[in-house]
Amino acid sequence: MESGQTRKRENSEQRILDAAISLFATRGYAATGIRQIADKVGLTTASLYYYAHTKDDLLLRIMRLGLGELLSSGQEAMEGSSDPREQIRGLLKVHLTFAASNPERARVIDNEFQWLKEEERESVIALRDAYEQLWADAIANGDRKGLFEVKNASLTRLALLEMCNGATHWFRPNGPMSLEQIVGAFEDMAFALLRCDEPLSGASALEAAAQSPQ
Amino acid sequence: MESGQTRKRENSEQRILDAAISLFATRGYAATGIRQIADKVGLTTASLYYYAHTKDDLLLRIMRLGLGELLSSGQEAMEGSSDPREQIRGLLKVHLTFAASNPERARVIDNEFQWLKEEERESVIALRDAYEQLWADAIANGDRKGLFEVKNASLTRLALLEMCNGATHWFRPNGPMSLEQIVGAFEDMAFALLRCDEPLSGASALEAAAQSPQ
DNA sequence: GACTACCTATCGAACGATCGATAAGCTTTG
DNA sequence: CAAAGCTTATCGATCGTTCGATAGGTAGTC
Repeated sequence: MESGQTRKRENSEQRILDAAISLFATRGYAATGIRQIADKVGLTTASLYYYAHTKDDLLLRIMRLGLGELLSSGQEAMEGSSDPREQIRGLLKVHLTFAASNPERARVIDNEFQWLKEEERESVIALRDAYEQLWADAIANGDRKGLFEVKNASLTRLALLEMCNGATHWFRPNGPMSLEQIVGAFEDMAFALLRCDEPLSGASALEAAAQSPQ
Repeated sequence: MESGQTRKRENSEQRILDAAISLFATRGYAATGIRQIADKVGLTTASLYYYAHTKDDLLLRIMRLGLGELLSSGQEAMEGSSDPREQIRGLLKVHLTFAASNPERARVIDNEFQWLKEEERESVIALRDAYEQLWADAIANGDRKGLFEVKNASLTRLALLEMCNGATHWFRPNGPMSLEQIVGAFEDMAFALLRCDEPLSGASALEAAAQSPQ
């Protein structure tokens, strides 16, 4: 039963990645020791190296896997409709779902890529740029069609993304706002920022009860 | 000549703070060694300890000084007018000027306060909260007077601040956008986010030529 | 002016602790 | 038995911090 053998390895690898994500998110990559990661999964550092190549490689895999997910989800959302308003709504949902379902991972991906080696970092940044390009495309589409009114497209894209990433700082799975409420509230803010008066026919942001985050 | 003696000390202290800011901003507090700080100012680590108490204290002073400046500038801006639109414009100018005049310092203040000891951190967070309260007040004022239309005040405040802080990531003093252009562009986005149709009588955001950041 | 006393600024050297990583060998599992 | 999984013990490097020492200047006393 080959899958029985590999399952244990894969399981350990995943547990190590999860521990690394949690520690990298709360203490930062540089300040996280491999002994802490090993402790968290109940191994010695030597055993940890049986699964992981280097500390650096752990970070690289976290980044690549996460950004890969985000990018392909984003591409799906873009292909789901040619209406820029739907595209923005799709991207918002993808991004916020990603950020809210695992805020720690999102924070690592957002903040720690300076520690990758030059070569690795370039490939990771290429993934991030590809993802941001989706947003740029959606904004440009809406602007061209007259649905949005954007004075500075680059700045608006950055503002939108930064706004969404803010959620990783305060969102807690058991907080007062559900994911749906958050997505609704962000749709409202995003379309305001894009000066879009008719967000969309039916599914417009239902009044997400004004509620404090956290 | 007493001032001649103290001037040298103050000068060295400032040079050490500047070096620490630069290194903390680019490598993070945890990953910055005091030997690097000492090298940057041309001292040995032993000499550095003649001026600085601990590495931790360096960070604390950077935070307290910076947030103190930001808070008092913000309070001035709030007292400058009772019109919420002017208040928002004032806060935007203060915040962006602060972020743009020394992006490294702004980044340290924003990202590194997790390394302060419990007691220190609380006092620093109190400063930050007092500053954020200014924004909350301005937004609430505008909403009450019917000048803004805000569905979720807390979320809007966070989005605005996160948006502005984004500038610390890409702003370069010699980049293509001047500070005035950036302030103008952000005023435009902020009032869009606040759904404010009449930003203000005369001084409305003059068309900040659509221009990519960085 | 000479002598004593003190202060400022700096240094080389070293402290114990911890860092990421490895080698060699034991134990469990199929 | 062989492979997979894991441990003990250790490596050299670096961490923040402290030590004792000293050169040079300032101030006060005779």
